[in-house]
Amino acid sequence: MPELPEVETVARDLRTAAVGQRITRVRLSRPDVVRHPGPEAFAAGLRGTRVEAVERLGKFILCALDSADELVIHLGMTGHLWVCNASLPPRPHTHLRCRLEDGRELRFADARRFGRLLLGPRALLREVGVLPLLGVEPLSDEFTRDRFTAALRRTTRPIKSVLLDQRSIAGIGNIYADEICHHAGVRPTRRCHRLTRAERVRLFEAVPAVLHKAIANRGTSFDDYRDLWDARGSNEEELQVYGRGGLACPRCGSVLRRTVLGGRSTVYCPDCQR
DNA sequence: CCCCTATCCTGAGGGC
DNA sequence: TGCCCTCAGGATAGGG
Repeated sequence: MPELPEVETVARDLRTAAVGQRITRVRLSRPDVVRHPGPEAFAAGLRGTRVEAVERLGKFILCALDSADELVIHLGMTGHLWVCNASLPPRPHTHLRCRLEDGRELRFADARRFGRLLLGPRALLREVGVLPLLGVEPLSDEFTRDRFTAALRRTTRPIKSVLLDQRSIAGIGNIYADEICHHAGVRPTRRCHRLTRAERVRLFEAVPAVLHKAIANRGTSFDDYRDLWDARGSNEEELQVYGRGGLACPRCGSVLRRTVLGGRSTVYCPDCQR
């Protein structure tokens, strides 16, 4: 499940691989992964354009094109973007193939099809509602301690729900929400307005700490995440709680507990997360 | 406002 | 061996 660190890893490599390249040929074999505009307009609008920049916003990848449109990619749960020689046979569930000038191909595959593709000017995509307004980027200068702790004081929601809310903070998903709570020593079910000042500060510091480390490890390949070159990230080895219910807490040795919060599997340490 | 649930979708894994 | 069931969850929509 690609979250901010995985999407950032892919976006950085895509920047190197695709910026300056012209898309000479477009094959869209699964029209329903395109959410805007229609499939024909999407393919026609992509063909012949040059990639000028690649940016990540939350879990979205935005490729600025010389046509003034942006190609927007959301990987959903199982979406996979990769660049390979155009002659390689496509893997199953490959929905989009973009031929690049250098003989390589940018491909989008997604078994569950929770991912989606958009094309258009960013403002239009926002207007139409296919590109949602996102909260603060947790690795940017806008993510300040005052802003974060003030937001937490204002809500009664469980801390994990806030971390997962893309309108509050962009890019955090189920894996890193649990990891951030564990790093901060705060139980994910804790209601924000009841957190102490020290806990709010620990959470604020845990957010970039956990995300930066995961980026340094090129992401977590817990299920089927692979980078642009089809390689695994190594951050799975660093996970303290996610997917480890019933196992020992790496910090204190207690048995990690699994529960469900907001419909999401949630793992925490009953002893060192209060 | 906030929470819960269903929806989309496929593959993996368990039980029998 | 194979079939059926459940579960995984990012985002969104709808009901309470």
